[in-house]
Amino acid sequence: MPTQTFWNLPAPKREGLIAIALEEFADNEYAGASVSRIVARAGIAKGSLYQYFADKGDLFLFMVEHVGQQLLERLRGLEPEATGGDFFELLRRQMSASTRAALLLPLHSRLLRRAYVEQHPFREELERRGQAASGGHFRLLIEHGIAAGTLAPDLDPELAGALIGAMLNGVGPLVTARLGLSAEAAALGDPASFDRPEVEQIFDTVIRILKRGLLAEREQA
Amino acid sequence: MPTQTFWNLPAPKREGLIAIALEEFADNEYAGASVSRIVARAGIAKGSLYQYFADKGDLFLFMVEHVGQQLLERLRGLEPEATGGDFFELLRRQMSASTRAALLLPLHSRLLRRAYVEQHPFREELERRGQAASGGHFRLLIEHGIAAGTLAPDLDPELAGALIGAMLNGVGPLVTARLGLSAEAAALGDPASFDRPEVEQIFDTVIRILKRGLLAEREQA
Amino acid sequence: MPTQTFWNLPAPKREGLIAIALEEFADNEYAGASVSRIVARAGIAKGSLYQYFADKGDLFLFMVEHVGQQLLERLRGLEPEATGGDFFELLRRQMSASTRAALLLPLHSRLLRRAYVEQHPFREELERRGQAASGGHFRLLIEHGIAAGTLAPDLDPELAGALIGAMLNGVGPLVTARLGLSAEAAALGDPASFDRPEVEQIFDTVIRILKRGLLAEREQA
Amino acid sequence: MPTQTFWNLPAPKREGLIAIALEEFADNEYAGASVSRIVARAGIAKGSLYQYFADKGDLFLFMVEHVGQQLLERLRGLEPEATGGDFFELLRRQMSASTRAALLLPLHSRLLRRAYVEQHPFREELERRGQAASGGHFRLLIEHGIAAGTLAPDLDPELAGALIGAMLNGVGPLVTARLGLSAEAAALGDPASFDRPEVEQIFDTVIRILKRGLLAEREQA
DNA sequence: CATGAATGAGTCTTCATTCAT
DNA sequence: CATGAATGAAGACTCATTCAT
Repeated sequence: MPTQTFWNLPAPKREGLIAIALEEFADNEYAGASVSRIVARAGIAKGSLYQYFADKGDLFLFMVEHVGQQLLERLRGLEPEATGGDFFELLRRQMSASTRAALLLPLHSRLLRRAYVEQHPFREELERRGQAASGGHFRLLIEHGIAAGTLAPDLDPELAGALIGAMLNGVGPLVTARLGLSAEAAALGDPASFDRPEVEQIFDTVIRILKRGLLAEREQA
Repeated sequence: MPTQTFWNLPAPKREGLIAIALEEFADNEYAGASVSRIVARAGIAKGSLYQYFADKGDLFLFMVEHVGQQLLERLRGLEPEATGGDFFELLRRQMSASTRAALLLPLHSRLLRRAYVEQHPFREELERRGQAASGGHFRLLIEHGIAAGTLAPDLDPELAGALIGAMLNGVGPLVTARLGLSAEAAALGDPASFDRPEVEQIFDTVIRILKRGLLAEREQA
Repeated sequence: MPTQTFWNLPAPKREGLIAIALEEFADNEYAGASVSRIVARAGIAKGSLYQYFADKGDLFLFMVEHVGQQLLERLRGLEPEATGGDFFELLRRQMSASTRAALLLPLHSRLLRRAYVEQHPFREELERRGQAASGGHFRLLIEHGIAAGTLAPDLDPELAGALIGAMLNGVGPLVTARLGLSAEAAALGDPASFDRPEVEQIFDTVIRILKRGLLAEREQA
Repeated sequence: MPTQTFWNLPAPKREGLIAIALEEFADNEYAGASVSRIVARAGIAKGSLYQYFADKGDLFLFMVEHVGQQLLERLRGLEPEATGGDFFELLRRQMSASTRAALLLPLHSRLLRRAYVEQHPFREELERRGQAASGGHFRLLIEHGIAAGTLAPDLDPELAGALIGAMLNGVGPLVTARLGLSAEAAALGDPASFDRPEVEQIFDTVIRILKRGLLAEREQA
């Protein structure tokens, strides 16, 4: 947790530091990320950083949470509170949103991927903080779907949730590959490149597979 | 590539070193893994390691390939050349095998996961070496299935392959979680713990979902 | 270039470090000089040195320039702005000065010799910095002498300048040898030992040779 | 001194090793030269080198002497025993020969320069071995010249010898610079490039200066 | 509260040399 | 006598962290 001192910082300074740290932790493994490089690039004193954060790990954990929230906000901004629609429409929106995020905010995505799907010294700490892996989120949706009779009653909600989560995680790289995006282009984050038929087709396919796989018999028609 | 010197080493010494390095690279990110720690634990001189491998990266890349092969061999040993069966039976066997491997050879699995699904300084190098990501493997199977009329003709093979790969990757953690395996217990790798009904149910569920999702209409019955 | 941090150091500490580094680089080739030895002798942390200088090469280049300036200042102090006199008187003063310097500041001389007349990894870098080899200096003097009709008109100024430079470089060792100075005695730098008739004779001889060799016909008388 | 074992080596192997070592010691300071690199490039076992030479220093000292002799032989081959001529003609031949050597055998020249005019850990050892600095050689010639009444009687033979030696050392670089030789071209050692009028002019100038400077009065005409 | 100098253990890597085979 | 593996001290350099100012 950052100290109060950190929050008292003038916004530009604070945000500058955050931006630099984001880049460092997105580009490097935790062990490979360098506090020295961060302060050097951010143009702040090394001692200052240690007045904002207890240590490197504290900074990392803050960055993960902060960047997670920032990305969620950005997503909400993009797809304004689209309510309604059935389970699969919701899923499709989420898939679209997270994929879009990977293009718009590549650094955020990389850092979050590092934090929540890869192995690092703070894995357990993060899980303890309950930042439920995405699987947990889908489980709830699935339980509702089953109760409503929409989804197959023999589904294992936790398992199905995890699988959906894994699939969604897998879609991102494929989309960028299909769009022929180089790492650099993606880093620039040209959102326009996103609205292409290929991308829609990918989403359609994924949804179709999931629909067939998860829908209750009587809904298949 | 290790030097000839390395291969000339007496097997126990060589394998000891490999075991130590495996542990180091499985437990730590590439940047966090320490050559000094490896040689200290292996009880060899630091200079010796550098007569076996050009540098830390060389050692890492060797470990990835070596451990990958070792795991494949071990899998083949477990499930001796089970031929026959349709696409989904094959899938189920693979799922079973890789999940079993994650329990039997947890260090191997962790290292391979780091190498092939996580981000690290040698990602590109590894991909260049063509160690086709699992997605490529499944794509071929799917193309065959479509040609045979078994799988839905509107499937996008590459995409579906990637999704299956992602799902299989996601199953492992869930199984270990379900079995209530602590990291330590898993490390001990008690294979007996594996043959339990819960595990079968997990595989059944995954297969059922995929079957529904991928099968051609006329085969659904 | 040293960092500001270095210049902010309390003078005694800074100068102590410089003295130690001077000794190291005067006594050892560049490759043989040891950063570890320097910090150990200077009693500072290794990390500190790297807050003053970017790397070993940076330290070396700084030392060369610093020591060069220091030596020039010292020479000016010794022979206060002796103006007037013809070309050969000037030459004699320079010869006297540089020879004296080799006795008074033997470490400086050794380091500068290493830097500017010997081969080492930074030779080109130093030349690029334009620290004109002594030859260039003499060339100007010679051109003036020819224009004034004092020196032989058929002289090749660049060549003659280089030769004079080479000669002057060669005189130093001879003087110390003649004075029977051991390396240790020279290191102690007893200036008194310098004012002896032998030394004057050496200078006289060199000047006589050069005079005959370079003077225009009509001036020979 | 190399061991007998070394001399028993088949000539090609021995000479190959010598050529590699020459390159290493010509290109690097003594401390910077690497035994490992030498044996690697020469394709011999590390232990073998230590059966030929006691240690790195022994190898270096042998190389210096060997390369010195080789160069002398090569020079004699080039300018076959030109006898006769006065002091200055002899001087001119030597200047021509050593300059030519610097072009024909640049590695030899660089190594010898390192050994005999630069500072390194074996300076004293080399001098003790009496490899008379070139100055000593010229001193004898000068003494003869004075006795014969050709050279000025007030010359200090040792000093004048040293000065001539220094001058000759200084000419080499100037010639290569004048010929516009890049390091690479010089390394290739195109001897043809040597026979150009510019080079002759340089030698003429040097000799003229020395003649004027050293000749006895009555010989000046 | 910002600063940034100081720290020394740590990093990876190369060194010259020895010695058992 | 050739070999080349073993050695561990030493190389240059970076690290995260502390603390006096």
